[in-house]
Amino acid sequence: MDEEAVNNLAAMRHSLAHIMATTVMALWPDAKLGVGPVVDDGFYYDIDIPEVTISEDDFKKIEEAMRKVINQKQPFEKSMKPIDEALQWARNNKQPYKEELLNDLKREGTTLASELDSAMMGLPAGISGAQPTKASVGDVSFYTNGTFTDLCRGPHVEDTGKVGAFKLMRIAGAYWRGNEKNPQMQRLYGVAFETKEELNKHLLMLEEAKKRDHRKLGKELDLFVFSDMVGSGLPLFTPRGTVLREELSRFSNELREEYGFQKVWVPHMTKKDLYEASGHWAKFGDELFLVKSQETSDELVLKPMNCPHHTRIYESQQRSYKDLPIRYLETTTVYRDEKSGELGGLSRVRSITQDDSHVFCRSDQIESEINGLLHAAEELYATVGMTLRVRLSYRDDSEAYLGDSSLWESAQKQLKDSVVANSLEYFEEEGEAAFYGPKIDFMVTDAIGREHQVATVQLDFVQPERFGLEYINHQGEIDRPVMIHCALLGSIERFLSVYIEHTAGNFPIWLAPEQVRIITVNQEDVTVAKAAEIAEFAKRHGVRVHVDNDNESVGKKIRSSAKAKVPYTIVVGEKEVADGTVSPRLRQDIAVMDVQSELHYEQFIKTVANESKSRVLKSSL
RNA sequence: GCCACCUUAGCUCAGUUGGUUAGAGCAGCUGUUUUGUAAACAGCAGGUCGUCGGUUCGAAUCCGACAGGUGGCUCCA
Repeated sequence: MDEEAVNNLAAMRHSLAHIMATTVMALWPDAKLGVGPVVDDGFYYDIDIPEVTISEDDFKKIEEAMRKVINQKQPFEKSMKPIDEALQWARNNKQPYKEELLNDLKREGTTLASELDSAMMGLPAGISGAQPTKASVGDVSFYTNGTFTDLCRGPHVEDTGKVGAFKLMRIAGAYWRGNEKNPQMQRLYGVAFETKEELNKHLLMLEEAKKRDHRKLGKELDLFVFSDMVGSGLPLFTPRGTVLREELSRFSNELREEYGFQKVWVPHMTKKDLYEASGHWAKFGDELFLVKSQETSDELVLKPMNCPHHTRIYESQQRSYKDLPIRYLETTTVYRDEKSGELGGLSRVRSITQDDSHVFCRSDQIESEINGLLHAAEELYATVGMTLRVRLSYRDDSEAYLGDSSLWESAQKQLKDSVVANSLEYFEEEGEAAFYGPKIDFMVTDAIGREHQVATVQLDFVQPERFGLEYINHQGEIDRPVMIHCALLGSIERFLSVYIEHTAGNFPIWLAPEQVRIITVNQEDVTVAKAAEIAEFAKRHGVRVHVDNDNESVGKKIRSSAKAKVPYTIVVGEKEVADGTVSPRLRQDIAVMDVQSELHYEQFIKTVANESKSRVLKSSL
């Protein structure tokens, strides 16, 4: 889309927010308007209506009223007012939120402040049609259609007839200016596009996303469950879901074991002293689960991270420069007391399993260590079939970051050098760093075009300092190691939430909880015996197999295998009993035919075992 | 945590303005059938209508609290 089209779309969405405000004011004259910006796929308006709660049942009414305004093709008239007149207007019209915006505007003396821009009309940077009016401080713009006038930065389309296709989607609570100390307003969301076709396409995409929803597939494919008795945000994994977890974890670990990582194990709780030393207690104390001992006076917590534990293993011996790098690896679960409203499916849980690793190295070893980890990440994401780009997350000027700023600069530079050396696609962002160091975040794009943040590599000069970690350098002096935190998958739960939706449950052979299903044509002894023989052979070759010997039609059993998204299905009947050949049926998305249409079952099983071992990606997603 | 909405059988859903024994499909079980690449037929069983409390002659239905879920807001090691 070229710039003009982008501007036009923004103007349309902007105008729709304005039209929605028009109708809401007509329906509820007491309504107080907040901000009504343009977002990715549409627009919203924050509105506070005393004593009234808008529900989705009201959408029809609002949409009809909006259509009426649209059909009337009311022209949008722009007018300018000096700021004091505008303030008077806000007071006269009983619009306290607009008044607050205008007061800020007056105090800042300019509309240049980006915070004010976004608060005013929320236009994404770069597509604002109105120029920053540095020269005309004090004049603000209004748009009028019919009898309704709204303070608004613009731009708008010429008249209410030129707004394209839209649909109101949902309503949600949103704090005024995003601050939970402020009153909560009602946010009305709509999606909008230039044409009806584009709108329908968008709605179709949402439907597709709904079909792939990992919570739905998790239930249908029997991967994980929740229990009220266990608690919210605490998923339980079934045998099938556990296969996914363990295969992924094994792969992630193997990739790092090649680079000299060693597995360690630490307990899931600790005295809080550990986090007081690390600095986490002060910063994240309210997110820790507290554990009370009935035997001692120890104050214990469930671990919310693994690095402080791993530093204890490091410091258990005196280390020489010759020992470094020391690399620890562990797939283990941490616990964080997330706010209840934050939880959802597997994407945000309170028991988080990380494929975590920590390197303790000399500062001259950073680059080669990062390179190894970046290689591992590239291989992992290529194997699961997701496109990867990275975000270099740096500190900003705030006080939230621990450690010397020259260390930060050197660390940030080294991260960037490694990323460039690996020719990874990247972008840089300030203010996204962890409080203890800069990081490389991995972003993946899924099959329906959504981007997710998954894993990270983080540099840390702060914790070695706080824990007093040491090694003896070449000159026999005490020196301080650098820590590198890295999780390739990130949180396995979160990764699965993304990956289940990416694949729509059509997992590659090596991950499929059930790789081969054997369907019997009848329940005669020879048939059942042959099915058992094939299953036995498959198990011996490490293939996950299941025999469906139900007294049902072959058609029905095929259907059930297809619904379970089993990659290979074979039917065993008279012919198979006679000569031992099978004709594997492939899952729909498996395009590549490595398997001949008819072959001996031993050969077939060995092929599947090889595919599984080599982690081939045959799916055409 | 806050705002809105939701919770009926293992799953997906019906259930008229509060009215007596709460329904269906799928899954399950039992029988018949012995089946060749996306649903054989019949029967049976399955529910304190999320939990607790209230209003009422009477509550799945109305009110309240709590739990869990969904969409947002805020934050994220």
